[in-house]
Amino acid sequence: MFQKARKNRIYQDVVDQIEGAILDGKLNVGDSLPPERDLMERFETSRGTLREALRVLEQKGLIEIRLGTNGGAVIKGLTTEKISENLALLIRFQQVSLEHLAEFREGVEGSVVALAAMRATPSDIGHLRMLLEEARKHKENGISHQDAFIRVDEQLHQALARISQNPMYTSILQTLHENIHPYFEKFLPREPQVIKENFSDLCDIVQAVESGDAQKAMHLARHHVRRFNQYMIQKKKQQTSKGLQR
Amino acid sequence: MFQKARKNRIYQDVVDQIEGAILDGKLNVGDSLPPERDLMERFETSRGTLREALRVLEQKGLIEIRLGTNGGAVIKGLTTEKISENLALLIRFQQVSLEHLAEFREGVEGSVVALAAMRATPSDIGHLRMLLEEARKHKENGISHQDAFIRVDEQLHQALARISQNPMYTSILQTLHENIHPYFEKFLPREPQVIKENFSDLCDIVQAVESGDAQKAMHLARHHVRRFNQYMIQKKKQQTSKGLQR
DNA sequence: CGGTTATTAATGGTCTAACCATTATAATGA
DNA sequence: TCATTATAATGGTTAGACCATTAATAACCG
Repeated sequence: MFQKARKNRIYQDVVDQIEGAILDGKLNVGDSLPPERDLMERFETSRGTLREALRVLEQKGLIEIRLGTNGGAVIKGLTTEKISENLALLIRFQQVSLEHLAEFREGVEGSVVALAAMRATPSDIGHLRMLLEEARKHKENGISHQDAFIRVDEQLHQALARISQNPMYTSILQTLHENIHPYFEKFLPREPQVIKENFSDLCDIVQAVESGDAQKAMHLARHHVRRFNQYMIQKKKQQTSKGLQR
Repeated sequence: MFQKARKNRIYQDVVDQIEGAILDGKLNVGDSLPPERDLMERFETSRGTLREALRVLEQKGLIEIRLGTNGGAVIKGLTTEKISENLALLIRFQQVSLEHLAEFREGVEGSVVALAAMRATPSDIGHLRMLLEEARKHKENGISHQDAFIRVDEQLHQALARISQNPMYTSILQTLHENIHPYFEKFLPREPQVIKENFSDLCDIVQAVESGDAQKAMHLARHHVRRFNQYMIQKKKQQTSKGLQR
């Protein structure tokens, strides 16, 4: 494996070769790359150049580097981590707004729930009902448990994504949640009414999923997400107009 | 600006400082960073370490590096480019199947077109009609222009995404197209009937967008994408059963 | 013998100092 | 004036050394 590096920018060639080996399954998650001093020789390059390549691979989320004896680069399973990081940067750079995220989420959750309605097994429904029960407890414990309630809410949405059986939806939804979450804490009104409505929505959605009514489930999910978002967008505007932004 | 670098991994500190300066607006898009040999001194580090930091920033999409006199690191406006790249990597890594991509696309295109129907300006509609006209020409030139037709088809879908005014949709859709495209070439039946149906679908969708009927547009788009996908999945199965896979 | 501590060696992190490759600008000359 | 060539600025690469962290091993001692 690994041939002499050519190309204008050598480190790019090294990146491409290692990335290719990972994507082709020649290197598997958990495998260690040889030590830098070995890789130098295989790629016929210098250590500095090789290390630039490793930095790029690390930043792509493909490897993780450990120190000390038995350390070195280890192949990492790709996750949504880096996508989330990039999205977070875009948000900070104000290229993507809460409104954009919210609108996108509305569509995604709608599609997810429609698929879930078509594919949920009795065991899936059981899991959803269990999460609902947990949410109900937090709801009844009042406003102090709003955070806990929201965590369960997110779990429920992600459970629905898993039920959709489509890895694109699970990945995208996870990224979305990770990036919308900070807004929850900033902009979600801390009122019992919000939790109650939310809980009621979730019950309806699970009910529709159980009955296999994809159209209805999608409709409910979209409206649920939209209402939730509108609360946040409204509060955001209030705070901004009061000069409390940032 | 820029202080001595500390921390366990110095290059990480350099990355953080420069990233922070960009996000805080101390460095603006188009600004040049000082040459590597200057940065070395400011951060009190070596060139190798500094260059590792620059590689990371480049991979994050924050800077772009140019060669030669007046070259160097230039602050880049963040775009959805890196999200697309990382998503593409994730798709390849997780070996997301045509079926999964197709199903996901169905949902996304549906949502996109619904938004487009709500937001299209007369000028947008004009652009869409122009693309339709181009597609019509390729259709009438017969099966030999299928590739050209498909290119216009993709342009039309991406134009719709732009009309949706949501960068999440434009970037996700672009990534989807890039990753589904190879399947078009392998699995799309080369029959005039397919082009005709496709063209007819596009006309209907643009019509619905023009009339502002989001529900209808979404419905049409989903069915359009689904039919298209089913052609491919069907052909894929045929080829696989004949042992022509890969 | 067993457990604790010190030693060693493997490996990534950093530094220095040089040279190569590319490119914009300036100098040159027909 | 315009094309050509030289120059210098700047990133790309190399080589070799030393430092820092860590796991494995050896040494020690009760």
